[in-house]
Amino acid sequence: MHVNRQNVAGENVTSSDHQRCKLVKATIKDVAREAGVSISTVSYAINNKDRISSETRKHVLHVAKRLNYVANGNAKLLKQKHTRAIGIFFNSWFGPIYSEIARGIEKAVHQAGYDLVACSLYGEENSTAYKYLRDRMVDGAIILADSFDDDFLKSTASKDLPLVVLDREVESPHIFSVLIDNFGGAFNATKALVQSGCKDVYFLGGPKGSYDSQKRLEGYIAALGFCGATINNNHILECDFTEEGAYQKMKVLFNKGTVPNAIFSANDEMALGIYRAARENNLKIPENIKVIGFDDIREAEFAAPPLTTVSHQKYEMGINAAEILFEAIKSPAKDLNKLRIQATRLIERESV
Amino acid sequence: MHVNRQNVAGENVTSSDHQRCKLVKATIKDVAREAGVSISTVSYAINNKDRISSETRKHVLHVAKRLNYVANGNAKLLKQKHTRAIGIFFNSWFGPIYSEIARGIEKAVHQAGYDLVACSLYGEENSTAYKYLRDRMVDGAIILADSFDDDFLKSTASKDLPLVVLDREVESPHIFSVLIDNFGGAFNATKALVQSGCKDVYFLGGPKGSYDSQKRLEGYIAALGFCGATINNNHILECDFTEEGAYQKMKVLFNKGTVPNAIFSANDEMALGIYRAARENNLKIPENIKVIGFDDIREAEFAAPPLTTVSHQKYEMGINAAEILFEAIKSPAKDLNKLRIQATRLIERESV
DNA sequence: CTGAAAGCGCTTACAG
DNA sequence: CTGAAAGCGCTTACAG
Repeated sequence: MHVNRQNVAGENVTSSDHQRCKLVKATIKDVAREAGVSISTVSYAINNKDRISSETRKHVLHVAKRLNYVANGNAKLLKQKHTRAIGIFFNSWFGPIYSEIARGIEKAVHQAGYDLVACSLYGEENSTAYKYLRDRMVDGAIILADSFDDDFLKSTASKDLPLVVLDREVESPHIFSVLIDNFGGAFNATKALVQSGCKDVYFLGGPKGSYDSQKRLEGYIAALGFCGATINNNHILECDFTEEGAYQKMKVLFNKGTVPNAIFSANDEMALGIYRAARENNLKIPENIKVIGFDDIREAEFAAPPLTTVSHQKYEMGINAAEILFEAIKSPAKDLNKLRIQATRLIERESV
Repeated sequence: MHVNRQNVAGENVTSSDHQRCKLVKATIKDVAREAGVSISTVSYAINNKDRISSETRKHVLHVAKRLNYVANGNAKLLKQKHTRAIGIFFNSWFGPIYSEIARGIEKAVHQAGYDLVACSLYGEENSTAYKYLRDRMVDGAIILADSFDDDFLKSTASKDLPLVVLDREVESPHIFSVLIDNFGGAFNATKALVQSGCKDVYFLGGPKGSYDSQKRLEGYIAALGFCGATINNNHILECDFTEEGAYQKMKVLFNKGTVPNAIFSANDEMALGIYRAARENNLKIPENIKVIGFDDIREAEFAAPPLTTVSHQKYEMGINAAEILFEAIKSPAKDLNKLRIQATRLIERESV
């Protein structure tokens, strides 16, 4: 493709500036030529350096505006090394929890004058998220995806690219964690169930590898112990954090004739699956089964009956994650707190 | 910050390769020096050009791997002009509808070998989305945000940067639309309400400027006309597409003693607000009020009673949007269809 | 098959 | 206060 650079300079052209600029982008050179100054001067003017007279600046800015000039980001980055962008990487396009966290992150990132770009892990090794991390397209990243393995994270994190993970702890000098108080939340939920008069509280967990699920299980066990209830391994069910999975699991259980008095579900999604299975078997909540979830997603409030659940501050979690990231970016040498915990709160609704 | 480039070359250094590479990124120069070839050769090897012997390639690739070399994306882009990235720009961090659309887009974008980066409009003129569009950081974009005004879109769209909008039509050679069949969906919903025996069907709309809401209103009016029902302007309520807004609106209505027999709500969110207001006033759905929503969000299914609603194929909409974008990218000259419509389907549940 | 060199669009010491 | 020039890390005609 051959481009006639003359056009940009504004010579021998009859169409309007606006039209010309759609043909080909004006560069710093074009502005310099048109304004009759050097490219350094244009650069100084654009970037508001105080080395040039305000008259020159005004003139240059005026010409730049007329030519509809905007700096080429890539060229800038090539020199400046940092991108002033933060990545947020995830594997599901924002379930109910993530979007709240993202809002918090966005707020803090924008306030710091950085850009926030979100990429998913779809495609795994070939995903945009992987690429952005490998190619250092961001100055830091917040990760909500367990499909990044710890080793990859460890090998890419550096003082120029600190990382914050939101779903586990990873031992590395430039990786930080902000986590939910899974243990405490699960403890309180289970305790509430026992104290409501149920002795055989079930636990419906997430997939085996899940850090969150593991911690919630520990809280459950601790609460049973605390209350003097016996721990029965048959009451501990492994599932997959999805509504459908929980539905299937419960259906099987009900069909065997087993109806738990109470279930602590390791997330709300699965609690919804319990609801569905119960409805189909004409089991009433909370009369026949009491259930408590975890996360306090929107559906929890609108479910019938409204779901009692463990709530955590997702927005604040996002803010927190971004803040710790910027501290790490700004003072890489400083020995920062590697781990922050978000408190939880039991929201009592009508399912227990 | 002073960086010792010697380290990268691997001279006079005792620590492992792995460690070195964390200190400073290897460049094409480092690989060339280490491999004893020119940088052109390295470039050819990395990019799999068939101008060099396979032996040389193998050797270079081996060295590159050892130095943990990855090409600098910015430098690459500076030469190549195109980014092989598609932007997806929105103003809310993915409500229930958006995430499905995003999944579709992602699938198609990844399949085309492009990257997908998501940015929000938070911060308006200073937002990342604006910047990415202005600075041509993407080869094309899909837009779900009405906060971009048409003029801005028209002035940035070009044959090198086609745009797809998902929530309106805009008259411009390089802007495409994929839209929901709002009219048809609303028509069917309203008709169902009338045919269930209600003569005074209310319409709860979105904000005045909303394209979607306007079209749904037109479908509502057409259906009433079609069924021979009279159109009463008092039955047309303006709201804001949020649960809370609808809740407030209905509360006021109920307090005045007005209880519509049937309401067609221009989205499901607002239908949920109607549910809440009804619950508080001991009004039963569908016995006292029949309601139909639009969108078929997840909550619709789990609401009590499950909400009848107009469903549209969000995932397919995403696929569609991406496909039309790539057609425009690949053959900018071709006179493509500017507009595609997604069909809708009435999902009958228990709220009517 | 390989390499020297120009150039992408910027920034930033350095010199005047 | 301003400009000429080097350089960021690549790609790609061009020459050999």
